[in-house]
Parts: sequence; structure tokens; C-alpha cells
Amino acid sequence: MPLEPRSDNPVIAAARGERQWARSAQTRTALLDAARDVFLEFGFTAAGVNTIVERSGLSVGSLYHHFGGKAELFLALWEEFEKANKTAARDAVAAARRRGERDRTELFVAGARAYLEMNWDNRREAELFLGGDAPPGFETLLRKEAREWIKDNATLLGVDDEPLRRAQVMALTSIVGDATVEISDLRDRGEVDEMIEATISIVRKIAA
Amino acid sequence: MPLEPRSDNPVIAAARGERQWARSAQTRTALLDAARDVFLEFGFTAAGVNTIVERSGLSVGSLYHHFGGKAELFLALWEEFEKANKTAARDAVAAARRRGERDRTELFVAGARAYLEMNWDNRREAELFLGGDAPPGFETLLRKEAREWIKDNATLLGVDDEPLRRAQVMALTSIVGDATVEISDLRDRGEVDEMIEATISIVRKIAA
DNA sequence: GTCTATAGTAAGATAGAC
DNA sequence: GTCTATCTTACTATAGAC
Repeated sequence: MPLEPRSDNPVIAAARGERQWARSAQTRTALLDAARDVFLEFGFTAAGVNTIVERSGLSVGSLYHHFGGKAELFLALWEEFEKANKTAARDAVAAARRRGERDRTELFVAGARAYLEMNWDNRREAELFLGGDAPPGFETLLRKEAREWIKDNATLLGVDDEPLRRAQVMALTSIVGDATVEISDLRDRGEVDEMIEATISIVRKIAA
Repeated sequence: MPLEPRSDNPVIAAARGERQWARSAQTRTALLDAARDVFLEFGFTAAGVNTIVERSGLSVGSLYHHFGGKAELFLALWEEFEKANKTAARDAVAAARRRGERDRTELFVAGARAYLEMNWDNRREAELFLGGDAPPGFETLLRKEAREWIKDNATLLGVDDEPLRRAQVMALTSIVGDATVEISDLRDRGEVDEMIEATISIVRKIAA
């Protein structure tokens, strides 16, 4: 008896599944790559779903199956980007600790500096995500994310629940976040250094 | 010789013009009123152009003739709102000056406080405009506008063109702007007072 | 469960008549 | 300036191949 196309044979099912999983991941990647290209070229609003689909060599249905829409595709790309930023910041804090740094403010500063540097290094994408041409609600998400990030680092600053302390965390979030936007707009490395140093000095004033 | 329908008679032309102008202003107002209603009820994204048009008793073409689109209509409403906020801030600075206040930081603080209070008083609209459900590019515009406002008031702080000073302006913009967003989210007057006072105390730290 | 093809809906935007 | 009719495009629904 030959294997049915819909055989229950676990090995065959697993093999089929594996191949499907590999194909699925490949599809996701192809869509993400095409989307990055098109978004970088046209921005969010002017980017057409059809253009993305054409470049990826896949279909509209596939895009919607995997991501649910143009906005979510944009979001998925941003999540990749932001994950890299946060990793860089976390690594910088860990490195500072290994160097023997124990001052809470300085540990926070090390992370903030790395975060700002990372946004400069990837400024083309930073401009895409922070330039304002994004799906409705995206800026709210950015703010929420920034707040989470600062909260994660709040222990570094010894924050408790007083209103003033909470306002300090908010202020630091605002400043580091907006400095990121400013930096994605600059073109000259010297100006970037100035902006980073000036931002850090204000961070020290607030955290003090 | 009877007056032609398309007479060149200047009085008649003026009368026609006047009537058209009056009608035009009426149309604009009707569209703005309907748009405010619908945006407040549904938010920007979920608000339909057709709903706005239906409530105004006018037509889609009229809306596009006067405003150019849904986004621009939203923008026109925001400009009204922001004008009122800025007037309140300017008046507060003038009042402080009349009281004999001469300290630059304190004059700035008086303006910032009035601005934050105004956003609380009109919190329904503030939430609409600052809640994140806005057309693409709107948040960039908010930042730009906030920076203009701070710059206009920068003489109060004796700002020159050093990078650190520019970063101070940026930081103040970020903090006052984000405090506005936070306030539009709060429901309790006590929390608002705390937020305002905490924000002001950080403003003093930076402006010092 | 993954992917394609296709037909259809809804809503923002535009064109052209008056 | 105003309106109606039309267009564009993001998005959905479905049926079917694999």
C-alpha cells in the first residue's frame, strides 16, 4: 500500500512539517526583506502592498497570512531594529559593570550612550521609523516601548514610587527618545557627538 | 438693460463675492464642527469622511475643496486648539511680568504651567490630538511646533547657540511635550497637580 | 498548515459638470 | 464652490493546490 498523500506516518508528517516550517520562515524573510526595501524607498504611506508582494515574488494572501497587513509588516521590521538597539544598550551596561563601574547614574549613561550610537549607526532605518511617516498609533507604541526600556533600567537609578522619581523616569525617557529622533536627522558625525554629549550632560543633571 | 446673471457690475460682483465668502466661511465652519464631533467620537482612523460629510449636510467634494483631505481637516482642528494653548501661555508670562517677576526661569515656568493647565482643561481634545491616533507625520509636526514654542520663549532663558543650550531647548521641549501627553491620559485632578509640579521641578533643574 | 489566484468590499481621494 | 460619479488601493473572503 503506497503512502497516501495525506499519510499519518509521523516521520513523513514531520518531514513535511519541517519542510513547511523552513519554507514558512523563508517566506517571512522574503517578505520582510522586500518590505524593508520598499519602505526605505517610499516611506510607509507611499509604499504599496502590491509593490512589496511583487518584489518578494510572493502573493498578497501570503503577506496577510503571515503579518496581517501593511502596518503589522512595518511593525515587525521595527521590532527587529529595536531589539538590536536594546541589546546594544544592555551589553554596554554589562561591559561598564565589568570595567568596575558601580555608580548608578554612570551605568545608565553607558546604556543611553550605546543606544544613541546605535541609532546613528543605523540612521537610515532610524529615520524610517522615527521620521513620522508611520501607521496610526505607532508613536504611542514607541513611547510605551521607551518607557518599558527606561523602567527596565530604573533599578540602575534606584527609582522608587515617589511622583518626582516617576517624573524623572519620564523625563529621561523623553530626552533620550527625542535625542534619538534628532540624531536620525543629522548628517554630520561631529554634530552627532555634540548632541550625544549634550544629552548625556542633561541626563546627569536630571538623574542627580 | 437688465443685469446679466454674469454681470461685471462691481457692486453686484462684490455682493456676489461677499455672499460667497460668507457661504464659504459657513461651509468651512460646518465641516469643522462636524469633523470635531466625529473625530472625538471615533478617533482619526475610524472616523469616516462620509460620516463627517453626512453630519455637516455637505458633500465630499466640498470637504476636499476646502481642506484637501481627512488629515488636513484634523490638522485644521488641531491648529485651533494649539492657538488657544499658546495664547494662554503667553498671557500667563505677561501676567507674571506685570506681577513684577523678573527671573527668566520663573517666567518660563509660568508659561509652561499655563500650557499644561490648558491641556488639562481641554483634555478631551488633548487626548484626541495626543493619543496617537493621528495621520502620518502628525507627531513630527507636534514636535516641530513644540520646539518653535520653546524657541520663542528661549529668550526667557537667555539661550544662545552653544550645543548644550540647544540640547537644553530640546530637553525642555521633550519634557513639557511629553508631560502634556501624560496629563491628557490622567483622570484625577490630584495626579495632574503632582505631574505638573514634578515636571516644573525638572524644568528648573535643566534651566538652571 | 502554507500558499496562490481571484473576486469583491470599503473608504479615501479625484475629475469634471454645473 | 458645490456636487455626483468614478477611481485607487488597502484589505477581506473564498476556493483550491500542495
